[in-house]
Amino acid sequence: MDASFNPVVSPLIRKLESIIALSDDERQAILDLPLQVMSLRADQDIVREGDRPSRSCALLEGFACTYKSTAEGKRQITAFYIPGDIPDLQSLHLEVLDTSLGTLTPSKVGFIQHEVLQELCDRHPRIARAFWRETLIDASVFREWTVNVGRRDAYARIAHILCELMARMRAVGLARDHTVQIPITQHEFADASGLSNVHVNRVIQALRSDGLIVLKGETLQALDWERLKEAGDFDPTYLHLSPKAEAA
Amino acid sequence: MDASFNPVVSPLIRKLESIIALSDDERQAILDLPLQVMSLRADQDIVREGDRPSRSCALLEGFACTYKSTAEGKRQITAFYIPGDIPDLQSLHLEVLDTSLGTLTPSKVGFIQHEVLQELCDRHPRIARAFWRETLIDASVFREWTVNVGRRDAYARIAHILCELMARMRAVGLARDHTVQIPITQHEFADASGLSNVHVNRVIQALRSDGLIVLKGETLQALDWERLKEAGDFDPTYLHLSPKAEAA
DNA sequence: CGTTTGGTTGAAATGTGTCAAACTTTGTGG
DNA sequence: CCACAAAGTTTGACACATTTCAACCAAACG
Repeated sequence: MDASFNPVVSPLIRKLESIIALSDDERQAILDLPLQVMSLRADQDIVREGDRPSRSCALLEGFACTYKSTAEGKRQITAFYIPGDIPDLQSLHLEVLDTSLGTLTPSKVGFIQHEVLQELCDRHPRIARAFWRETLIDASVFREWTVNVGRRDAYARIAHILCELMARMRAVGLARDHTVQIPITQHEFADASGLSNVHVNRVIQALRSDGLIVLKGETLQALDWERLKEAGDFDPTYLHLSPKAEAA
Repeated sequence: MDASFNPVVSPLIRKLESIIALSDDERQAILDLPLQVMSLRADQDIVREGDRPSRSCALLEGFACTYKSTAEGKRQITAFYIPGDIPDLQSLHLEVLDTSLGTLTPSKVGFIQHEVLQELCDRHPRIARAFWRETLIDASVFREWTVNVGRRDAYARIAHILCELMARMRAVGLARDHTVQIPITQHEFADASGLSNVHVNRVIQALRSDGLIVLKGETLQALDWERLKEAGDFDPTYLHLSPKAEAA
């Protein structure tokens, strides 16, 4: 039941258990995965657009994001990743990476060879389904982000992003009450929301003076979760959290 | 070899064969799928956000799109679908739909029960992988759309969308040269690009007067494919087309 | 303690939205 | 086959949300 004897993969176990109940057998298969663990500094690329990786990685500690850059040199972050996530599982079935993946903070990632993952999937169909499901949830999040960036004004966009981070952190037990540590700069919020960093700053001040949030340093607190959700037009359905994770 | 004896599923076969080479066995399994075919008018919902469908569908004829609406009533289209696509394969592993799926034109869709699909996947691991891969490509397209809507100006946004449609239609043999039939209104392009219909109209006129496209009625012609790609900052990598499909 | 990084402010510029009306094409029933 | 309705496209004037630029401030860091 307790994965603490292998602290390295425990975020991954915790994440998978929030998706499906693992049998002892399955849990052991995860624990036995040959993982190449690597520590990375902040703002380092893990893999880059155009790469043809032979392995995927699990984010064990720290924060990361996928992003793409336009010809004009503007950057769009397309997703944030938190401990337990497998940000580039897609490369298991897509030869060429269409996006870059980089750290936001000092991080620890565990690399797993594709053959190993493939064999795990062949041997444990339920784990395969859980992985597939994971990638489907990623896709759902991308859809929501398109809506966010395409059809919400700046105020709602930022509120929505904050809501998503809060909900996901809570779902994996990385928050107490409605307070979380989010080491994301305003510049990065800008790249995630399709706004300028200056405007993000003004919006955050508005959210503060409206009494919705406290955001100082890395600490984000939702002072009024219900109103914040409303401001961000946030409905957590698209995160496909398990009922217990959602209630957390 | 020839799927023409069952014309109904042939777009699906063609699409799958553009992903993996099907064995006779596998092709037959697809042909044998119990498909409930249904004809739909334009602008009809196939499934809606919040539904818990027990089946997925293949788009056999016509055009469709996934979309979500904000609390303010604004609509964002998150993807276009063309014949052969399986727009809601996600519902196989996600209980609640987080997006709506509707037709753009009169269409014919084939519904397949989830249990049947699941059994197909269990029996034919390569088909399962092809399906998974399909959903990963969908995810890749959503990422690109987020970039498009978040970080490109109106001119590039529209050019990019036109490029994607052109490339995908060519990949499944629905174009000759650089001319395709695209029954999508400017209002729909607006909802796909996060712009107003008025502005879409002005941008399309600019693309026309710059000699990049002819767009009249449902006919889109790329007069200068290379310049159109450049205008749209379009790199087809994210579509993960097979080499032969890409050359088509 | 200086340097870097991230946050804040103000003024001016601009891309895109809104509104309202006219025009054009497509579809349909008489 | 015409007449009309409906749907889609085009136009102009104006409003405004957001960007850009440039400077300054605050906090973190070696």
